[in-house]
Amino acid sequence: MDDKTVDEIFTRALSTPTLFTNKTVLRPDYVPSRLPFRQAQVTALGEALAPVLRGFIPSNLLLYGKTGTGKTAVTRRVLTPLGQRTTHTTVPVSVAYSNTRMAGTEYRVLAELATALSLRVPFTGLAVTELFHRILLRIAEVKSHVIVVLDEIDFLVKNYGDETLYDFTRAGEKLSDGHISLIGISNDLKFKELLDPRVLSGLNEEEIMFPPYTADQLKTILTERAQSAFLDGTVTDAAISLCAALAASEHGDARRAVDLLRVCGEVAQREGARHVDESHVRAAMQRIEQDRMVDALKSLPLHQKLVLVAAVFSHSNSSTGELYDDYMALCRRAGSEPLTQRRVSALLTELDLLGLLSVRVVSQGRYGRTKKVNPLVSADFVTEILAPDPSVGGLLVHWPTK
DNA sequence: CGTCCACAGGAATGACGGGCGG
DNA sequence: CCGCCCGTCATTCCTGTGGACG
Repeated sequence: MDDKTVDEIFTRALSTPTLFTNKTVLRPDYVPSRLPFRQAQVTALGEALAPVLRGFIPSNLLLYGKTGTGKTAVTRRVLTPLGQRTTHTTVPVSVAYSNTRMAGTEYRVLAELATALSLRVPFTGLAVTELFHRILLRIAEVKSHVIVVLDEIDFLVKNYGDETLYDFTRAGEKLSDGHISLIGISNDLKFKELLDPRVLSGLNEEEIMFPPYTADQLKTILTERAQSAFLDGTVTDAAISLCAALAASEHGDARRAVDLLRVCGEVAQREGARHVDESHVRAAMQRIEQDRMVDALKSLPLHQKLVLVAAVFSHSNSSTGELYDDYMALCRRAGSEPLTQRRVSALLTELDLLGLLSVRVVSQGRYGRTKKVNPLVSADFVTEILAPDPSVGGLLVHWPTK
């Protein structure tokens, strides 16, 4: 690519009319300087952690609320300035954050925490307990007060139990130098029931609730964001109201609301529209949903794709047994060894969780108990997305539509 | 009212590729 | 290089079960 082409690209980018003035404020990780309707939580968290600046030990905390209710934003908002002040404190304070669901496994959670403490650890290869031990050694070595933030902590407990959590709450006693404070962030309100009482009492010294945003509150939030993100007056009030209403109907999730606002702006811009209105919001809803499906579909392992293909081409309400037969036929054509029915049953459940299939368990009395499966995506859609896939694309060319 | 279908879904176990420390 | 541990995906074996049929 020569300089002229690059120049043209930039010129075009500059000359294309834009609706946006500052798109970064619509990014999911953007934390605004003011968090509307969360002042109480900011204050509570700030006051709970303030003692650490004077060398005292703050309580462990649990933050509760559904997704998109501002838990992570409030935590960032409070911890970032805290981290900046700690150079003047008597005891060094550091913050180690991990989103346990993003991390995926217990090991990777600990690895992230270690990295946050400038401790280099291998990607894999160590025992979890060994990794934990190294983190404690590190903390003792730097004599630091570490605030460990475990985001989506319910994920960790559901999949790996509360042992690590227990170790964390106990760690303070083992350490002669340094200390650990825990901040647990949970999306699940029933999370406490999963915990061993000993762990709960250690972790839940103080708790902060995050109620869902109402439609009105979301509207205020979106209006504020729209003012800094878009050119004045480009987003209609009706569009913002609709974004707010749609997000409010799905648990008052601000992240989704802002996401929706960003995408509908993009839709409008691509259309060359001068204003963002309700039609763009509806189009954005569909686009977000479709993108999610495409991503989910593409990243499926081979056999899960085959199971999905069997399901979307089969008649409605097909049972596990029927689908298993279809699936085995597909495997034969693909020249691939079929998995067991047990495994296929589990794959069906996973596809349900991904929103690609609807699976419900029904009992037909004398005729047994099975899953009834209905596709949530069309056969054409699946064909289109998977056609370029070398492993299954060929199977879709002349698949008989029954 | 018991039987029995056609599976559900938990638990244990293992194969595999990757990566460590010694 | 070995022995160990990891996560992931799978198998095998198993017990459990809602409700139509007889």
